[in-house]
Amino acid sequence: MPSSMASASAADPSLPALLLAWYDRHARRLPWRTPPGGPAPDPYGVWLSEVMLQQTTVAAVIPYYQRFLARWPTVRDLAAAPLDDVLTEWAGLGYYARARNLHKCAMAVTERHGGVFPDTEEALRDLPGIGAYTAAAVAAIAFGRRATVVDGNVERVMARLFAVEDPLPGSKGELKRLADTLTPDSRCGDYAQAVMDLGATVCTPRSPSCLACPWQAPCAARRSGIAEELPRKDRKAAKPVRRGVAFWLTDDDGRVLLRRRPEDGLLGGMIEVPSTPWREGSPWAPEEALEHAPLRGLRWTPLPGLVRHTFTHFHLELTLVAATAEAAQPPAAARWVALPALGGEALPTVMRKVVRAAVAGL
DNA sequence: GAGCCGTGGTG
DNA sequence: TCACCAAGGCT
Repeated sequence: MPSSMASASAADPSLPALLLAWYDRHARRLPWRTPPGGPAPDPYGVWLSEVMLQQTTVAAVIPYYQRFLARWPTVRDLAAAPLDDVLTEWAGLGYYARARNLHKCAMAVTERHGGVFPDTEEALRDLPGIGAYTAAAVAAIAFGRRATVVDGNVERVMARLFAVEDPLPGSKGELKRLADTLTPDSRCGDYAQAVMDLGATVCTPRSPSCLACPWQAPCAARRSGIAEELPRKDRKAAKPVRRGVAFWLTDDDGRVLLRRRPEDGLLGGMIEVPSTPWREGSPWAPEEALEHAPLRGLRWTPLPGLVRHTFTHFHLELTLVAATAEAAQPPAAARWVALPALGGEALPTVMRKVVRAAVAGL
């Protein structure tokens, strides 16, 4: 077979060069990046952005990244902050265990490493919230280490370039090995970002722009006409619906009752409007729901509307009931909060929807 | 290994 | 409307 027709070979040294040349022309300018070929960016900013970018889009991350960096310019500043402040600043970004681990990691870097991020994959991997992907990304981007970065983009690009037809997640190991064979020894940070940029902007999940791809010639899936079908994936289970009743309780001064969720699990450590448990199956009968009310002996009235929200593995439907308590002490683990102060609370998006629905319904 | 863990955009 | 998807990590 003529070399010009050869499909991707793991040993082909021209593949990284082709990609880097493309990246030199097409790299997106992002707040946590330095230009291609330039000095490496600050490890703190790289780490912060990579944690925020876990399963999260660039567009969603940018404003959060800017606010975090302005409020806590160094890892020491972040380590010294109260966890509550970090959770409040993170509210709306999702996957709140990331925020708790971010704070833990900042404290570990400050206390165990003197405020300086370790510069090897292995040492980074030992820090909270840093897994295989993030350790490789920080090592390559911030420290120029040769490290094979494998995220969803890289898996898709490798599956197509080498026409791997075995479905994910079973093919993860194979895709990682293929990615590793391509990883160059120089310009490690640029290369890592280049593969991910390629996946994000050219080798997209649907309607990939193969004509704009620096790897179009060697791409085995494109040649077979199956690029858009790869990577294959096993079907995911359908999401069940869970239902609950939220209690909008205000006092004489119009303040609303809020409480903190348990530290672990769904929305761990975040602030919420009290509610019944969220259960799958039958809707809550009124008298049944009131057994879970935060205060007894109140006259609850239904509010119009239904709050819908989708989590990773279930849909949620919340109805609202409202009551007023006269000069009541807040129940244990709960407190009264004035409505104008809600912006400063660690309210996840689903709870901001509850607030909006309650205010609109009263 | 597989389930859990948010949110917003997209087709 | 709805399933899929995004620079994953933890248990």
